Amino acid sequence: MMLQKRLDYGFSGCQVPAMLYFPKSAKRKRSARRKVENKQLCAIDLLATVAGELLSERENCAPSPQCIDGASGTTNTSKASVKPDHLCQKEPLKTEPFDQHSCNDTVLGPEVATKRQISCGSTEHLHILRPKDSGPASLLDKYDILDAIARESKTLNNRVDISYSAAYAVAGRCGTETNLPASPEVEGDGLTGFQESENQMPGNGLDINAVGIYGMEDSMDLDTKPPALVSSDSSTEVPVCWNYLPSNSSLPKQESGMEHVVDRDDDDNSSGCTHLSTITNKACRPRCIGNHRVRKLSTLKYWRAAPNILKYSHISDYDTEKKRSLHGKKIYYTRQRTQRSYCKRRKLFERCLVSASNGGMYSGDIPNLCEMGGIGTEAHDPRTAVLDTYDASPSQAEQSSSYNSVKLRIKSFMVPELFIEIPETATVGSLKQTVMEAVTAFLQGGMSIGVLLQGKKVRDDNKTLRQTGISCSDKLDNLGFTLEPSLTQTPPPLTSLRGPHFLCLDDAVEPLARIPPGALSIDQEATDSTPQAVLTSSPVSDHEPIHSPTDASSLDQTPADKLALVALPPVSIEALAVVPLRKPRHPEHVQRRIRRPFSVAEVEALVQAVEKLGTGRWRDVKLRAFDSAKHRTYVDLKDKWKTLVHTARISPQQRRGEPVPQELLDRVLSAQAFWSQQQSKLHAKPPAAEPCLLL
DNA sequence: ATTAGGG
DNA sequence: CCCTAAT
Repeated sequence: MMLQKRLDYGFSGCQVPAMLYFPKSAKRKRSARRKVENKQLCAIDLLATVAGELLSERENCAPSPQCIDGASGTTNTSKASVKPDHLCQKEPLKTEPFDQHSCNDTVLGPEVATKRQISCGSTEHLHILRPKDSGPASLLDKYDILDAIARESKTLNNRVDISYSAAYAVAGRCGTETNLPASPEVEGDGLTGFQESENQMPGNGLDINAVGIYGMEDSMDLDTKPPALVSSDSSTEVPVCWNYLPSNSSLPKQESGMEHVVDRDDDDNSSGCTHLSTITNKACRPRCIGNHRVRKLSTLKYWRAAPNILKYSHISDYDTEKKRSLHGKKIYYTRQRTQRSYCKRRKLFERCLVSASNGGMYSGDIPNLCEMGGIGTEAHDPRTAVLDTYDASPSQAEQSSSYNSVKLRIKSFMVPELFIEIPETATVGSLKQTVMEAVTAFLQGGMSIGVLLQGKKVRDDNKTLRQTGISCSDKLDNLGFTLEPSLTQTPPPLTSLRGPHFLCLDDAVEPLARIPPGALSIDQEATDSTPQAVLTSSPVSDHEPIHSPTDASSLDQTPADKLALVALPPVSIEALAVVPLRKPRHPEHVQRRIRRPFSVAEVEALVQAVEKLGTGRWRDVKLRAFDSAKHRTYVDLKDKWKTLVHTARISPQQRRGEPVPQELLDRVLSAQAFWSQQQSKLHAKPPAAEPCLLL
């Protein structure tokens, strides 16, 4: 068997799409659609619109989501021309992200996307694409992302309103395109073309085009009520919708979800920009999910069982909130939820070692930044543009009456550099997926927003825009935003009840902080109080600490003959030191190992090894294919094989989890058949030579 | 320590 | 993944 070498691909600065659009202009609609059509929707799009008011706690502000049932079909989101029939089909949304037969090299296939909307300052809808494959566990994390956005946006918007919901959408095939260096065979499933490039750290060679940038040319329509305005009490209706995007997986990319989002927003909705009208497309297959609160959907169960529409408004709460904020002291409602542990819900990515340095990509290339992530300014109607300061410093309060609003258009965010590691024998499909997971991991790790003004990072969140100069239109050309790993949370005490297996981003803070600043970013300024640490998608086992660029470089010294497809970074003593190993509070019941679903690449490795070695030599299989994957014991491999065989025998509909390519399952079956037959023969007469399944 | 199989 | 019995 050919030795598998690892390839490290670093890519950086891929853009997370920020889609800005304004709902009511037909002209813009066409424009937006055109733009959308020219892009490939990658996966989940997290639709965020940051509003001027903080709706704060969803649980508090959003009244019970009204179920749009096929029967009742009620909605108080007045403007939505909801067709309950369309919205509430009984048929559950297809959750199989994989088209079993057509997506070998398409990582995610037709995507079920999650969409969220925050309403933003001036009807700007910020879309952030996220892979659906981030899975159920990441749903809450998306909230966290929004939280982070909201948190960081408050300086811009004073108050941030997160009234959002999630919806599923099929975004067509995964739009992740990988442009690998000198690789004419990229289309194939082999990485043959990549093998030669192992010496050249691809660096920027891996271009993630999974995202697109959409921008509208002008601002919102006059009849759109800017939700950001605190002065207008009547404009506070902020319906939250669970919208459906077409789930028809056969839709061509260009037809995928985003278009419908834009499209539908064009349908007039007097509720204003914050309203997402519901699609009436036939492909829409929403279903009532009941009266669950949004967060409830975070459970796997709901995610899978009820990927459907939820539409409701929370006017009253919003009003209440607003009034409170209007009277007397300005109250900034901050939410505590970001303090909670992400751990249990965070999906663990293991195959892909991802690290994201801070969003330093901007520092070197301001012009480019402006091009991609720059912002435009637009005059704003002063009547409606009253900046409400949550930070009631006297000077700000005094100025509030004369504030002009600053209108920003964010075309995209810069994404921190990501590092992925993948064996050269991995398929292009798995590479794509790895990249997807890397991005997903980064996104769901929670992030914060960095503000760059003329290349310099603006770190004082309490400064006003005016004070920082962001209100000066001449400086706005050099205003940019970056996405940064949100690792600012205080790491839990080491004595935390959480076992080491729950290592998560929170826990990761400390080890990450040890990473030399140089390894993190070009932007030295970034190494401030906020640890611009790397992020890993793989909160790996006790013995596999956070991966970092530093680790990545050291991987180069790792013998290439390590066969593991699941290449894990060498153990860092330092990191281990800060990751509490089992601290058995209760030695009685040992902490159950964290579940680590096998990735496709791992399955591939397993299948390959079993094909070669047979089904009774799990220790050899382990040594052969998972030697460096410390968390995979031979028992695990044996168990996995068992489940693989089972999986291969059941119908695709009954399968769960990350879809295993049918090809692999077929190999599982044949290998299983071969070796079981071999085993029975062995009983009859001992074989002269060791049999080997032909590959 | 490994393997095999039930839970 | 866990647990156990049997090698």
